[in-house]
Amino acid sequence: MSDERRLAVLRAIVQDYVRTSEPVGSKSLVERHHFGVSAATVRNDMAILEEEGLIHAPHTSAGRVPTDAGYRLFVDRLSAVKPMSGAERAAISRFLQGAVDLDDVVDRTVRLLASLTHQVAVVQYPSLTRSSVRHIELVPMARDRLMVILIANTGRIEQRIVEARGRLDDEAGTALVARIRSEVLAEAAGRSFPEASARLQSLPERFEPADRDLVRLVLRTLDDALAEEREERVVLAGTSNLARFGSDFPLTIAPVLEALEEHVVLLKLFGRLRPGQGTGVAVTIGHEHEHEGLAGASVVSAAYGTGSELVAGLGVLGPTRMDYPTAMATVRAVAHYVSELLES
Amino acid sequence: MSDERRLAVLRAIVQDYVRTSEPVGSKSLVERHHFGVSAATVRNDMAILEEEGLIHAPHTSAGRVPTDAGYRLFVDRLSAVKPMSGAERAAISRFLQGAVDLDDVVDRTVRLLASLTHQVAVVQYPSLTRSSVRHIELVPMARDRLMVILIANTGRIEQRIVEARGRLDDEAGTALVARIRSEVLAEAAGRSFPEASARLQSLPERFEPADRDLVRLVLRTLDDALAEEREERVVLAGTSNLARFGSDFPLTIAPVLEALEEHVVLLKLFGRLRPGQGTGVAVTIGHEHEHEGLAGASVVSAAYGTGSELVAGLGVLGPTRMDYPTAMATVRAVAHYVSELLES
DNA sequence: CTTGGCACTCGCATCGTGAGAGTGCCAGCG
DNA sequence: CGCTGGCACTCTCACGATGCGAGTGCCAAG
Repeated sequence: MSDERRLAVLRAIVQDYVRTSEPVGSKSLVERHHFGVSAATVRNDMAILEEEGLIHAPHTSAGRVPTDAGYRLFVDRLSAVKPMSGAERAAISRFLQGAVDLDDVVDRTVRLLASLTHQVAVVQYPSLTRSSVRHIELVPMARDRLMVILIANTGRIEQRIVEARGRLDDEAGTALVARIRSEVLAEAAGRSFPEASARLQSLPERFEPADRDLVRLVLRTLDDALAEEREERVVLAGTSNLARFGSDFPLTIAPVLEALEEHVVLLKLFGRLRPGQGTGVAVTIGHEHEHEGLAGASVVSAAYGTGSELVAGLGVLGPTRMDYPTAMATVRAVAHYVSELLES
Repeated sequence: MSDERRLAVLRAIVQDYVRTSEPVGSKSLVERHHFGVSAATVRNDMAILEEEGLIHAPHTSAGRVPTDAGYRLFVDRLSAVKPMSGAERAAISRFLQGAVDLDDVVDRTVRLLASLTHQVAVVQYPSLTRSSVRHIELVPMARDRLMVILIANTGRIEQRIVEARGRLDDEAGTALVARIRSEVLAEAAGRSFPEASARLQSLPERFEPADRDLVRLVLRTLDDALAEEREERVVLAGTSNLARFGSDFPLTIAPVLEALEEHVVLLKLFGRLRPGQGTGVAVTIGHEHEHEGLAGASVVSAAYGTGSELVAGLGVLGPTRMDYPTAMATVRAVAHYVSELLES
């Protein structure tokens, strides 16, 4: 009834399978690890693990492979997040420091994750709803066009063009634009986007009826940008790692690539992230994914962002047969350093 | 000595091979196409085509497959660009019309290309050097920080943050920023980026020596943004189509995915595009690519942009065994409609 | 509960075979 | 001089049989 040893066996199976990518049998298991027992005993344990649905034999005469449930147990209870060396941490930090703007930060982050983990890396652009307004600018473009630029505290920029009814390039138009700009800024600057949007609801009333249309148009763009959150941008890197695994993936890689192209699928993954839950790193394994194409894949993800607010997600995707401890450590460290960088 | 018939045979080989993806032999060739001659004659022609390096037999007893040179000849002289139906053209135009901003235009374009051709689609963001300055905005952010925003006539936005020596939030600082803004705008607005950069060289001299540092910093960001052109952004879609082809690709798809990740490689492809050269569509085939990973791939590309200036490239990438006439027609049509859209 | 032993089961790699597709060449014909 | 039909030859691929080895499950003994 040695529960403890059975779990140790499971851990060993996961580790060996991750290393070799071949089903692991009782014999090689006792050779590599020093349980105090013989192969036959381990076989008995393996039979029980199989009954519990934690491992599975591809065929009668092959070794065992962890099931999704087995990986789950491993991740939750059997693995310690591998600490990273100081050199690694320093390298991460240094590489990210070189970034010049937000695009560059995201770009460097995603490449870094991909090259450190040798998996597919995914980074979500900082979300607008969860960040705050740093600045709003109105730029007249033609006699009846106005460009509205939103700048978030994360450095993210969103722009829209609105068409006005009346002229904007005469004196009255210029003055109107200037007034809208200053009043909008007074209400919105420094506040979160949803909050700013709420406070601006009553703004049109402060203007002359004839001018309210334009004010509403400007506000509308702000709400539009917010509503388009569902089209949140996501950046990928390391997709060639999928192919590198070759037939490592249970099925072909086509469905995985398809899933990666549907950014909505990825955003859902990040949507559930909650700060500080345990290690702050979330793992979804195989069939736990809603999307069928990801049935053979696992995702290790974490939230990152400015200060105490977590504004977006990042992570890596690989086969369920993945080095979870290392991936989790890397994702956590990268999320940490990106967050640190964004503070400044 | 019937040169003409030999070329017709080559054309038929390319067409059949594209359809079936299997080496084509003399027998099936005369069955499907009505040459006026027998299989034996075609065999003689094929022997000559092979001597000329246009086709190649995988093994002795297999059919023939076009070589890169064979495809090249086919593309240059044997294929007419397939006209698109009015319905198709209308669908393309309608789909693109729905875009709300530049990001959306690029996004829609790349998805459209991928779904129409069932290949990997690549779209380059409009280039700064070849577009012109619509607006430049300076936004004070903290007591000594200034955000510089460049807006191109294509709608593209670039932003940088500069750190000033002196204070910007007092009266003198605000006035200085306002003056820099208006003088820069006066010189740069409406001009091409390189031209604007040149004209602004002498701007610092017009300011007090103490203020020149800040002016130079602002100008520097403009040059920096220009210099970073090498990091030009590129967007992909349809990578799962690579896998869909399965083993269609001569080698595995890993090197292709790697090449796609190195955006520099893709930008080089677009760098050579010249407007109005023939159909305006360029094709690179197999080993013509500099990058080895693309040895089994072909790229069909075209330039697009505002008005008479061509500011960026787009295209599709697939196996050398690709339906060139259709791909060329689609790329040309999409480039046309995107350009039209960007005008407005 | 553990252990060593033993019979059993399969998957996989290897090998050999046969069929089929395609070619190259040749001699004859217009 | 080019085209045609015929024929022998080559080579790949698919199919099936075989043997090996890894690994298991079970059992009886410690």
